[in-house]
Order: sequence, then C-alpha cells, then structure tokens
Amino acid sequence: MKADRQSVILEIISERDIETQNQLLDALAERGIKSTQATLSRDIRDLRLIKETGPSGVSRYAVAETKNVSSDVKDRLRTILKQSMTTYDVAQNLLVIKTIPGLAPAAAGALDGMNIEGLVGTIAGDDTALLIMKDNALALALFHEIEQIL
Amino acid sequence: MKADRQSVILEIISERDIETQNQLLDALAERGIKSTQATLSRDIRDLRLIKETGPSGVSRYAVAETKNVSSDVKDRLRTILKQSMTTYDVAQNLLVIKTIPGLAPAAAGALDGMNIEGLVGTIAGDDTALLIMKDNALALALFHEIEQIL
DNA sequence: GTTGAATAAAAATTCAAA
DNA sequence: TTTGAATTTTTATTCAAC
Repeated sequence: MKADRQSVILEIISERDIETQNQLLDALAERGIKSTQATLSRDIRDLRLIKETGPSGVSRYAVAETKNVSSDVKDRLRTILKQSMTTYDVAQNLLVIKTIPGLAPAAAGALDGMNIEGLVGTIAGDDTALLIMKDNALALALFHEIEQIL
Repeated sequence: MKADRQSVILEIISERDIETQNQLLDALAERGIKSTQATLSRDIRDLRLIKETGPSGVSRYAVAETKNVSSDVKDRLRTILKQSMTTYDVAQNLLVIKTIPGLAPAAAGALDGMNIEGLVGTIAGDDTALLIMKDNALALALFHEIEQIL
C-alpha cells in the first residue's frame, strides 16, 4: 500500500541517515515492505523529500523544512496542541484533529497561522478541526511533523 | 576560480530554477564561466545545496534552509544589520562586517544568536565584526544569505 | 588542493501490466 | 492509478594531470 509505505519511509529517514534509494529499499525490506527503486523514486517526489548534504559531507534524504515557519510559531503551536488536542488522524488528504470542547478553532487557527506547505484550508467546529491538504502525501508529511512536534 | 564560480552558482539558483547540473553548466557558460559536470557536482556538495521538489513537482537545487532560525530572529537581524552595517565582505572563510562606531558587538551578537550552520565564532571590535566560518563555501553562502535578507 | 575525462553509481522515466 | 523491469538520464567518484 502506497500510504503505508510512504509513512514508513518518513519514519525511517527520521531515525537514521539514508543516503540512497537502495538503502531505503533495504530498510523497508527489514520492516517487511518490499518495493523497487522506481517506486521509491516516486515516493520521494510525492513526499517532497530533499536530498541534503549533512555536516560530515555525506548526503541523505530529509523532510523539507517548512519554510517561513519560525521556531517561535512552532513553540506556540506545540503549546496549543498539547493543551487542546486529544487525538489526531489522517484520512486521504485530510487531517482530523479532535480537541477538548471549544478549542478546535484555536488549534485550527494556530495551524493556519503557520505557512504550512500544502495546507489549503482549515475548518473547525467545537471539538474537531479539519485540515485540508493539497494531496495525500502532504497530509501524511504533516501528520508525521505533528508527531515530531509533540 | 572556484570561489567565483561558486558565488555565481548561488546567484544563478536564486534567480531561476536549475533542475540538473547540465542546466547549471549552461547557465554558467552564459556568464562566461566554463566548467564540467564533475566540478559542479563537487561545488554543489561544498555549498551544501539541496535538491528539493518544487510546488509543481519539478526538482531544483536550492540553498539549504538555515535550521532552527526563526523568521523572528531573521527579522531582528535584518533590523540590526540595516541600522548598523555599513559594508560587508567575505575573505576566505571570514566575513567582515563594518558598522557605524560602537555597533559591531550588537551586530556580531545578533548573528551569534542565530544558529547559523558553520559559524564557528564571532569577534567584534568597535566598528568591525568578524565572523569565522568553518570553510570558504559556507562563508560564501552566508554572504549571499545576508544579501538576500537585506 | 583543483580540475576534466571517463566511468561507476544512483535516480528518474518509460512502458507494459495489473 | 499504482507498480516493476528495463532503460535513460543524472550525479558522484575515480584517476590522471596540473
């Protein structure tokens, strides 16, 4: 399954340095996911991973830095999410964030305030905020980013 | 000359999307700089350029985002530099920032406060701040980044 | 230490297939 | 629409020269 595989890819690159698509292929195999280099090349494009040169000069895949998002804003977001969010999940290109009653608008607003790439819009009821992402891969990437932030 | 070429590379990728090293080769040729793909591959590593996937899905070379630097800090830096800096230049791995008298420590402090990759240390007199960078390529990259910020 | 030519390695794409 | 095998394209490295 594409979404599963891409999700695991994000996990893998957050845990260790992956220099080549073949390395990624092996890492996926270790987790029981069999694929091919061609597919990974497409996944990497979908997930908008970058290839960066690390401190030591070796290159590796990484999640693109969310541009224009200051760490201050990230801190504020973390605070708000921690105080308000109860659960969150991803479905296709949508992120669903459940909050304690009344705080969904605040959570949605906080996320809206960050210039998150691919975030098309948010809508919040009382205890549920919906984030509409441009595509499934970007929704998945944000899901994992929230995981990291918390 | 390596430094010249690398400097022009940074200019080129800030002006237009470069998808491949061959495109970069051509762009350099237009500016009278003749090189080879092998050399550009090395330059790209030296400058720690990343290859990212743009909004449209095409990949391009870009300057690595300075991690952990919030836009608030960038704003503050801009303000301070604009108010204090008179000239700036790069020499090898050193950036020399001249300021109006008395303000060099403030400028150096502001730069120190950002987590700039490759910035080893700063030393400031009355009207001159010196930034010691880890290597020439990183000094050059910061030079261009300051250009952008202002 | 820097470079280019040749080569090896890696990544993107094509095309057929499911 | 997703995928893998084969192929093409792109990038990194080797090695010789400077």
